Amino acid sequence: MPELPEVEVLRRSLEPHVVGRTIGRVEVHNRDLRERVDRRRLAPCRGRQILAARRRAKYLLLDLTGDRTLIIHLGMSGRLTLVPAEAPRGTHEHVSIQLSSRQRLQFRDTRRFGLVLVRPTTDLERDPHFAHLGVEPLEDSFDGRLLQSLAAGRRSPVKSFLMDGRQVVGVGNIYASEALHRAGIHPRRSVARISIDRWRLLAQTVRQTLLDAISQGGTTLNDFADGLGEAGYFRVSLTVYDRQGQPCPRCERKIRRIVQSGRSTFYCPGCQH
DNA sequence: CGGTGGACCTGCTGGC
DNA sequence: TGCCAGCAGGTCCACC
Repeated sequence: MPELPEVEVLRRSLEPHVVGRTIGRVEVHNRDLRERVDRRRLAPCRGRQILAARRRAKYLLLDLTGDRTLIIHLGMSGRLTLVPAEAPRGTHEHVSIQLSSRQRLQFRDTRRFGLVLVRPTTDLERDPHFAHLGVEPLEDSFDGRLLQSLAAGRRSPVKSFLMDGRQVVGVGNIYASEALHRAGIHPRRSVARISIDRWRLLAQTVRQTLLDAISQGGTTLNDFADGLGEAGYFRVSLTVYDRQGQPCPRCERKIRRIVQSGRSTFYCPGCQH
């Protein structure tokens, strides 16, 4: 579910409620996430204060005192929600983090593709989860020239390139299709055959699509919600994703669904080339 | 080296 | 109603 916009919306919604709070008891009800949850690293988070709520790629980072960062990744179906401390355990609530505000952060994840980790803050960039991450689309350095240089010597379809976290982070299956539609670029086009003008346009549309989604609270297809349980409403702004057979708002041709690398891609055959 | 396909999980939907 | 196939927002790894 959550791509960059959803994680950023989550981060912004939690920030005013968690920064400055102190972590209390941490309970792990089910360790079997994408990686085994390490109780020995989580338990000592108790008593540490939350200094900042940051985001890197699709990871939410809670920096704690004592050079520790609590790292949360939502995978496909993860949710992180602030609830009253005494609220009953939610379904698939695998990790519960009590806060000094008499609230608790509940990590729920039906499919268990998510992650909950603790690492030294000073070491994050060297951790294998972060060491090979690509460029952040919302950073100033993200532009057409940079995309072109990252793609140099490659021939992969542009959609796969956008979704390759070693090149560009945060763009997942929804926003890759949406940004390519806005840019008028066919998802199967090889990155070797994209002009600098089109790279510039693509950098712009990727960034703007993500910003638009953030400003509308993200995309809720089934279960995404921010840290306070609010759904996002960018779904109504999706122009191609999950809309096969419906007319393209720009040229009226029917939206198509194809499969690339095992994932659905949606595009308009009339205005994407 | 680079790209694709399968694996990891649970739950929902649609067709028969 | 029941059953089964197919699909789902992410990431990693084996294999060609």
